Amino acid sequence: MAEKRVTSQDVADLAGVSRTTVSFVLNNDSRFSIRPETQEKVREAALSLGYVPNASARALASNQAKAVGLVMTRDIQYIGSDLFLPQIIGGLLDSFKLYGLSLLIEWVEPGQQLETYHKLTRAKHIDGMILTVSRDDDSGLKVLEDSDVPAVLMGTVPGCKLHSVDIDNVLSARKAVEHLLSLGHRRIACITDARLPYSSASQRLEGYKQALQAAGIEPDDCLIRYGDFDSESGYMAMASLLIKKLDFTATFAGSDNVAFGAMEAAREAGLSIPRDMAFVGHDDIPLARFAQPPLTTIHVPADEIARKSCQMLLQLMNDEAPEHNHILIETELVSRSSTQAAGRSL
Amino acid sequence: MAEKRVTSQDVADLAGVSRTTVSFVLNNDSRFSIRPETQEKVREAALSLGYVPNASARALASNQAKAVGLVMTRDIQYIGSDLFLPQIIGGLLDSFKLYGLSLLIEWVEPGQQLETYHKLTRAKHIDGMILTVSRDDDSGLKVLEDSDVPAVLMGTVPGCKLHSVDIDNVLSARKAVEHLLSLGHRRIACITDARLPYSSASQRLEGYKQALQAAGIEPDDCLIRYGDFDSESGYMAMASLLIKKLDFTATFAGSDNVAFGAMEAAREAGLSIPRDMAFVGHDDIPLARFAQPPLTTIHVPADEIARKSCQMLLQLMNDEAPEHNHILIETELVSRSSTQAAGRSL
DNA sequence: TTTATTCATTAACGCGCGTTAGTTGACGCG
DNA sequence: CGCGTCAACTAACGCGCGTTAATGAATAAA
Repeated sequence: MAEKRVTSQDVADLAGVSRTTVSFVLNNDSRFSIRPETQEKVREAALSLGYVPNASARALASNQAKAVGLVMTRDIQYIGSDLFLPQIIGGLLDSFKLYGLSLLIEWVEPGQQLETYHKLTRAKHIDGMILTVSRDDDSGLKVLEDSDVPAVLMGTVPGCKLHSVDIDNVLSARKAVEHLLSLGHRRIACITDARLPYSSASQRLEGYKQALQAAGIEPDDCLIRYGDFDSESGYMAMASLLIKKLDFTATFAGSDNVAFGAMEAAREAGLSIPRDMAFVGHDDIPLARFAQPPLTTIHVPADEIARKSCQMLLQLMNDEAPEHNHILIETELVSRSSTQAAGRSL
Repeated sequence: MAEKRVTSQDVADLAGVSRTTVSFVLNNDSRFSIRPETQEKVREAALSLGYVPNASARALASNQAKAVGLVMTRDIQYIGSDLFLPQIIGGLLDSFKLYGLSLLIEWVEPGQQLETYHKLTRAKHIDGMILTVSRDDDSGLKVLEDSDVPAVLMGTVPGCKLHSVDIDNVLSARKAVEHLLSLGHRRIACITDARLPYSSASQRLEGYKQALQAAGIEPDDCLIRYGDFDSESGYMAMASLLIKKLDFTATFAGSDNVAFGAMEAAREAGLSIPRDMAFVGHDDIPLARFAQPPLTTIHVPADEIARKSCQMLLQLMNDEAPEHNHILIETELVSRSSTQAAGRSL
């Protein structure tokens, strides 16, 4: 029950040395050479007392919090449907463990960007941050560019100078749509993975249009719908497409989440997938393989994104210059039955 | 670019008062009366300097970190498939915002429980913790019971005295299986949502057995498989059941995640759902409604669990005694088409 | 023997803040 | 005028640690 707090002074007393020596030993400070037997004494004392350094005191004295913030900007009601979040967190935790870093989850209230970013950079409880910012209109990124807190953007914001890791959304979407084109589809609908201020949505939409134009097809605005972060939005969008009798044979959904909803709407309308309507998603969430039919989609390696972001951030935190300012991760089409009865790869 | 750090002394100087006064004003300390015009001066100075208190210094001086840890114990490769995590995080962030609390994600390496818990309670960088511990054999919980750091267990560990919030897993599973029984199924298989050391798995399995026994059916071990946290395990388990020609007509999957995999295996075997094989899942993840056919499942209100856990933790952190030591949240069967062609509720 | 050099260790300061125990001046009361 | 009372504010300490400059002891060089 609540034993007295143990400080480094206690360890020093027990080991019969000064507090300074304790600090040098426990931090493995190689600039000072401590005799091995002294080190042993100190370590033993620390262990027997169950000494754990006070994180706040250490942060204050060393001016390093040993913590990184994962900054979320998505509206809070959509955080729950962010199927990438666990993968990102898992990847970050895995990487941080090696460096003894803690992971803070920070949430930026919409409309409070300036203030929140300012606080994050000044409160000094994080040494660096990974941003899942994704809105083109995020007004606060400038604050971060001007601050000296290392930051890596997990995504893309046009004109933003921060270091970043992302996939090439335009290219990914093109791949998805080109797959449909290669199967002979000409009238292809698109449901975005979010509303437009979110850059992934506008970029994937752009890729969709580029693929069509490259095939000599003029994009038809009637075949475009704007989804959101959840499956419901995909369901609604598909329903609204179907009711118009637009005579299309395939749909590109900007996210698997949206695709799940859209496919359900199609099935309820009595359509057979992929015979009457082919579907391509995006992201390759773990459940995509278990959709009915299994969903053709673009594989996004979330773990790699997390790892690279982390690596980049660590470099910045060590004042090393990363090789590249912006890293693009390769994505890959995974062909399953939602586009062709036989689920073989291209 | 990296303006000089602003401290409360700077604010004091600009406002022409002492640092103490600044502290009183900015912390709204009502024990001391500061003249309104002085308060105004201080606030103005703080604002114009963009002053943000240093979190570490504040934590050190006040002995409060203003942070809560969400402690994960799941193997790291399964964190990515934890579909509840985003909902939990969203719920916590929502609650914490009001109190100015930060959220730390802590990961406990398997086999390191004692050491990690000890560190967590002693490093003082969190004032309280929410544990997603779920293994019956977690050896470190005792450390937490003996510590004076408030902790709430999100789940159930038999014999653990910590405060907790959970669903009644046994009852939930009973509800699921009783639903199948009420539809006339007698031979019902069970695939657990995890391996047995995880308490939710053993408890749901127990509920499955109880439901059968209450209906006068002796559980048949041949019809039981042990799944894991991902859909693949459900797929494998179902495949292994089907290959044995066990002559069963329904399956209770311990999680929707597992159910998705199991349903895919059934479909690949040429079975029609629900005609040849009915399925009930558990959890009601957002995608359950969009499975094919839409999945009958037990709705688990993740947001409510998060909210209640948070509320309980805040009470403990304020030295208030929560009304109950263990809270059980109600779950509810959501009847969809995977158990009956017409998806009406019972 | 004296002087430089290294090794092992420590005293003491400061990080930025919360907080306690004061100090100061104004006011009322007998 | 003397004495408390109270509002308004401040000086100074300590939280636990990292770190610099200094100290003493031991060894090598002169």
